[in-house]
Amino acid sequence: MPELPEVEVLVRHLRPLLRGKTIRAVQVRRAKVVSPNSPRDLTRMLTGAKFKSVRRRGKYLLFGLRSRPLRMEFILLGHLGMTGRMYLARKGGPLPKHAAVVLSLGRGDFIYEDTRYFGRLTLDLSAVEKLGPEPLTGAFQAAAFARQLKKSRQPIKVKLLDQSLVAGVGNIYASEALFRAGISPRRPANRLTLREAEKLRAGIRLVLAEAIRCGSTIPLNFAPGKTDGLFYFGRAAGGLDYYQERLLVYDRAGQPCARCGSVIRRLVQASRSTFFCPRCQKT
DNA sequence: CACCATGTTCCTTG
DNA sequence: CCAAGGAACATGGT
Repeated sequence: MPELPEVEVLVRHLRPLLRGKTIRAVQVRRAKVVSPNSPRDLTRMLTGAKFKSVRRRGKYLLFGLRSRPLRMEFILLGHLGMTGRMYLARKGGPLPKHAAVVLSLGRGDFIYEDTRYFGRLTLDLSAVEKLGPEPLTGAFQAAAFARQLKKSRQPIKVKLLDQSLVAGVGNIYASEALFRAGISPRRPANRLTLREAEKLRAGIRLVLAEAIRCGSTIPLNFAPGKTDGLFYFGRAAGGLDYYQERLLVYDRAGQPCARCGSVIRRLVQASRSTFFCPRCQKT
């Protein structure tokens, strides 16, 4: 479920549920997701700790905790990878097949499940230090953005996935932002004009903010086998159309462009799908 | 069997 | 040293 908007919606959902809760027990069922920590070290650190805050940086979740005996503040870092979910469930309920970590809280269990185990729940914060500016704050400035783009000949779509350029844009919203800005995904990053960099910055902020607004109105349902409403991907069964209809180009190859009616095309860049309108987006 | 999938990191090559 | 490209990670859906 994870690009910046989905993580933001999740953070807002979890914040009031976790604040003040104490971790009674820790169960690491898949060691890989806590690396480079060991399950033992993580368990020792978390057991007895209390949640003080839940925040987001890029696609990462930052759980602020205070350890029991020593009152030491520290941060637990979460990332959902491609298929991760985090939620509270009834205590002792049936665990999902791919439960990676379970934190027992007084009243319920905090569950991190991840089908592909690409995500993380760890004390290692090094990944966050490499992130670029938060796109929805004043830290994301057009001048610096344009300057960074000048240094790369990569196609702009590929460059947008670089988390050190700007944090939180993923494969779906990269295509969406370029469509809003009217710029071809193939354009070399260093060939954007300052004006275009400004339009792209605005496009990024627009698609991310819209998605958060949209996602915030959806009641989340983490029951086993259910969609949580944050899963925008998948023309699969069920009514996730709410998200899908906000996506103007992603996964719409062969369909008419909402703005001009041309056929939306798909191409592969850096072995990932890109979707765009050949008429609205200038090469 | 084939290909596709919301992400990041590591390795190789130039 | 850097930029860029590709494979790897792991599982499931169509």
